[in-house]
Amino acid sequence: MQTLESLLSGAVAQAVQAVFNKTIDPASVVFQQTNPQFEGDTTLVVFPYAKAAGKNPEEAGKMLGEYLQAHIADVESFNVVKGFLNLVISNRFWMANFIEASQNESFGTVAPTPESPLVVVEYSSPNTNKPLHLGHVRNNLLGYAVGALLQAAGNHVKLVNLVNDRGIHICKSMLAWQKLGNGETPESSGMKGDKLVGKYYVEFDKHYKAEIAALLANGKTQDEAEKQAPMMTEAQEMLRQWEAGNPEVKALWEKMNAWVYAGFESTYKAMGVRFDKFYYESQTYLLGKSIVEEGLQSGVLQKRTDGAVILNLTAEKLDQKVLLRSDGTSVYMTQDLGTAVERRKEFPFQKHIYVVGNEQEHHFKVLKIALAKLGHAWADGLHHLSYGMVELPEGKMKSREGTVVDADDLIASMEAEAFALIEEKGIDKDMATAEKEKLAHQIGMAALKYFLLKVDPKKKMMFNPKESIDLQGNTGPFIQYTVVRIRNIWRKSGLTALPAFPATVTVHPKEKELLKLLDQFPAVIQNAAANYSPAVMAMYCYDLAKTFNQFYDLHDVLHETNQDMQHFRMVLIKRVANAIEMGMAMLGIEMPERM
RNA sequence: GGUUCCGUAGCUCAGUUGGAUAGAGCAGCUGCCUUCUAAGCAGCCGGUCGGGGGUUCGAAUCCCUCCGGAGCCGCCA
Repeated sequence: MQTLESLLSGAVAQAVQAVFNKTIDPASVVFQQTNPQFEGDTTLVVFPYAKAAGKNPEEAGKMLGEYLQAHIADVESFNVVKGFLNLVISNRFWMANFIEASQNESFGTVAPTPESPLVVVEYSSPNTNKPLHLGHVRNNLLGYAVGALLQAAGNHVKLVNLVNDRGIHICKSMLAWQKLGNGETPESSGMKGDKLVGKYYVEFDKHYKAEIAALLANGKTQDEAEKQAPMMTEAQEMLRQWEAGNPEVKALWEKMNAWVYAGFESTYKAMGVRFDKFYYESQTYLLGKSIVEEGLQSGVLQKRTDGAVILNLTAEKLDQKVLLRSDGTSVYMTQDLGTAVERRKEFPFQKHIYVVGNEQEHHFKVLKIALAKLGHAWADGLHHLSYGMVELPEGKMKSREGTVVDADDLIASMEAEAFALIEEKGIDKDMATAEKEKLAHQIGMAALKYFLLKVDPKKKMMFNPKESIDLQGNTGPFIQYTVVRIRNIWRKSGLTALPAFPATVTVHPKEKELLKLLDQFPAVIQNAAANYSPAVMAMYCYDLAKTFNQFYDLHDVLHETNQDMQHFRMVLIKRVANAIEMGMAMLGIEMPERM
């Protein structure tokens, strides 16, 4: 299979040499999409070459076009508009690629070999003191999709989750439950475990605030009140007890964490994400100290006069970073250093992706530099996939103000909306309720996932809870609908295998558009993976679906009387469905049989 | 104070390393179901690409500056 670029870039370099007597690097030759209002399949911008040759662009374009047409059989014709050389590529070229691709069920993906790089993707990484919300949903969907894209692009991928199961925040929930819970359990309350624990986290905050108010009324300063409030001092004491291994505290911690995990598991299942391995901070938070000690020995790190161990990053314009407190205890960074080193021993990765919000950009920048300075060359392969926050019309989600969009609620509302639409469309006549619910889940999740993944991960995005997510237009369900249309045609055709057709079959313009789009699929996978951007794949699938629907409106498949043409179309639409299915699967989105 | 990112149609977003008359969806208005599922297709409406300079044959894209918004710079996580 030959790509358009490989066909042309060398030839352009030759043409420039032959026509203008200038030497250029074939790799520097770039093509762009031809403006739809002109004829052509690809376009060369000739300004740079015209300038070098001292010709006017129009004339230079004509000379290059003539050379290419004479020397490359698949360059059928050309036209020059201003400085743009539009090349028309023969149907033979597109058809040959198409036929080759249609033989291969997994066309576009690259199967990893034993030599392929190993990439670890760490994502989700929730705290165990409250339920998952919309921000976590974006994180989870991104992490899963990026993993799938990297895999499709030919990497070995491990998906891991580092659960933050310890610390003061968990102790807050534990303390509030102990004081106010009256032994309430998920069973007794009928609440999901993570919701129950989250409820006590809120309770803690409520009581803590009340205590602060009381202390302020007694003349304490804000700072004193916050530090002296009994809820806080008791939570801190509980954390000390936890670290000291107090059996009662540990038992409570294990009990409540187990509730949370059961809750998370059901949310993960609904989202369709998975992990190859879970890590828990309770088991990793002490890592890293020895690394800091070594760094001190080797002189990379310094001990400050107050006893704290620091990494001096003033040369990088980043200040200094404390890695061990003056009392010898570790900070978050210490733990992350240790975790990274251990992780690398366990999985000798070429790349390690951290899917974490952009508020931690500074942290990961420092982490990478610190590891490199400590002599770990592999630190170069660490990458912070820094995604933007999901914002509401009134700004950031704030748990204290009750504006947090709960993940389970959101999923349920999407399913309900899809369910209502299924009934409204009346496609549910012969469907059992369970089947309808499954379909509603598929459609609702497609809408939600596509909504969150179609936006460039790096950018912050807006979600308005008052307006439900669309099911029409540039959406997941629209793309699903496209595949369902194709499956429907195939079902009715009665065919089970790809029919044969001659490569010389007539190709209409809309069909050629589809051939060209399908030809891009492998490059889209590579592009999306290289940029860690599911949005690239989402847009491609939309383009393909949109173009198919235009084709569907223009041309009939089942009623086409010319058999060669019908067979070609059957294969064409099969390939369209196949590419969309694969691409959407990389986004974690399923395609239903009917809708 | 230092630093990073963002500002494109009423709303949500695309716009490859600078390239042709800046594109989609939603919302609004028109058409198209006796023909493979209308969650579709076609059309209309909608823009001083935050403002102003500069570089360039060419700028939404690069540089400077101003305005507006967000993040980070902790012996928190």
